[in-house]
Amino acid sequence: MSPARAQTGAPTALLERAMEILGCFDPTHHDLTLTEIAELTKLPMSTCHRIVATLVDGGFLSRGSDRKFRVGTRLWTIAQHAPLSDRLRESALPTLARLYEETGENITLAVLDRGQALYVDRLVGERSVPTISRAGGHLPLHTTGVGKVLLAYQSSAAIERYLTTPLVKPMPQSIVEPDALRAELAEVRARGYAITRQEMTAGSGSIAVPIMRNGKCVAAVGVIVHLARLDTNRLVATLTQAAASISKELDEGSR
Amino acid sequence: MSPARAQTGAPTALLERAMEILGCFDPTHHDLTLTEIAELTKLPMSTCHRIVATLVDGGFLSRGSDRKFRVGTRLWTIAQHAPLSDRLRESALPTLARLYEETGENITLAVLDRGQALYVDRLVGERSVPTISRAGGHLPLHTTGVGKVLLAYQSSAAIERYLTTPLVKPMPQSIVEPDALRAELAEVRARGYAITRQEMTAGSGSIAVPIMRNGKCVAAVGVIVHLARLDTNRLVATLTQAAASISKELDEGSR
DNA sequence: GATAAACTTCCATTGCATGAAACTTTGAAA
DNA sequence: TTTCAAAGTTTCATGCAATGGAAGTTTATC
Repeated sequence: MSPARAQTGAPTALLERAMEILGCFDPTHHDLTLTEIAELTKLPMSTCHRIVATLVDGGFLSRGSDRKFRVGTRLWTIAQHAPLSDRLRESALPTLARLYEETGENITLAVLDRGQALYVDRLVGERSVPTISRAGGHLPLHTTGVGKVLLAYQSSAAIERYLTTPLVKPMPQSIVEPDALRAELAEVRARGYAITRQEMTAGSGSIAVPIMRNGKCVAAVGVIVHLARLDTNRLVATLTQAAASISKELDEGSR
Repeated sequence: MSPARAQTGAPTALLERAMEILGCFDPTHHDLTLTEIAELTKLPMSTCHRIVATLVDGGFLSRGSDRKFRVGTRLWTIAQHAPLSDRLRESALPTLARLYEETGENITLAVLDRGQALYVDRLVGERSVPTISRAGGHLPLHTTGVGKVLLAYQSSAAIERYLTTPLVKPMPQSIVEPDALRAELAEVRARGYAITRQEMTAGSGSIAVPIMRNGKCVAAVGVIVHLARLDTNRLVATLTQAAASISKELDEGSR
């Protein structure tokens, strides 16, 4: 009998452990030592070592000259075939590039993933305001422009379900009251775009519009700007045009 | 004793099998049925089913309403923390966007990976010529602009090692003779840029320049154009400036 | 050069993965 | 609607691959 296993109570399978190890790599952990991985996963060093070695062999992880582990190119390559990259990102990128050039602002592309806004892509330059969104990162639906759009176009049942969950309030301006949020979402649907003002970051606001496909909202494009530059009419027009262009690319790509 | 296992002779470990399953998703296989996965990996259906189910549970794969499997968002999210996405892609994207807007041509960003050019990013529009490079895809070093650059800036030992491997010749114009290639690479180093003319695709050529960091070539940016539009001087100037800009972003990002 | 921390290897033990077979669901044709 | 084949799912006895404590080895630090 294995005492350690009996203690943890979780006879976690190898594969689940491997996925847990890979999951250790997040926005705050781009590189990890073996010890760090063992601590994060609470796995015995030897077990951790063996699994990590196999992942390195398979190219899912790589080890730098600093002896730290990083996500490997093999894993990255496979991920590029996810529908997210393969279809959406690829189709949207030229349009996002144009948007970025036209506005010089922070451009984001997001989809709904597990009750959060998943940022599929982000274009930032020197001119644009600093933001916390990053490609591959998740942010709440109710405090971001793209999130509001993604939520607004869900079924009312899904919206109500979201409203029953505890909603974080990162800023005083963040809207977390269910009634207020319901009204906000109705307005988003009516206007066809969402606005946020300092609901996530002080001094910044955002505008976002839906990317529709077969009558469903499959993604959202947004722009994050300094409050003083929040020229709603102009940005909405530019974004709407971009969203239409991306929809068209998506249709063409699937033919 | 397990007869089937004895026959294959390879008591492949679970984790290796799981990685093999994930590896089934490639440019030609964006979605797969369970049966297809079982065929590709030559695994028994039941075994395959169990592993795939675990991967779906972990979000590494997802199953659509068409019952086909695709790469999951979890895997994609983790991959975004690879140094490739995290540092290089993120730093380069605004510059690539500008390049794309300026030229309207096919822009590629690649790194050296396992003896091939790994395309980290690609920007294509309606105006640009069709290419076979795609983000996440691999192409040979000696038949592509970015590949020649990546190879040219390797150590001479590494170059010689590459020259001893059998070199594919996808086009009549492709350079595969070691001596000719050595000369070509020397020229690339001397000029600071690489050119290809119909070495990969008929009617297209490419120009590429290195992205240097601490005296080492860490990546290459290239542009693929119709042969008639191959205006070397102008493109080299634009690319060189872009490469310098990306180098600068890389340095700033690591501070 | 000594010491600690990080990492790697070893190996007896056993519990998890295994895969053939039986069963269920799906989708298309009659 | 019924029928059928193909695709997918579950089961379970078996034994091998995974386990993790402990003992070695390397690397970094003072």
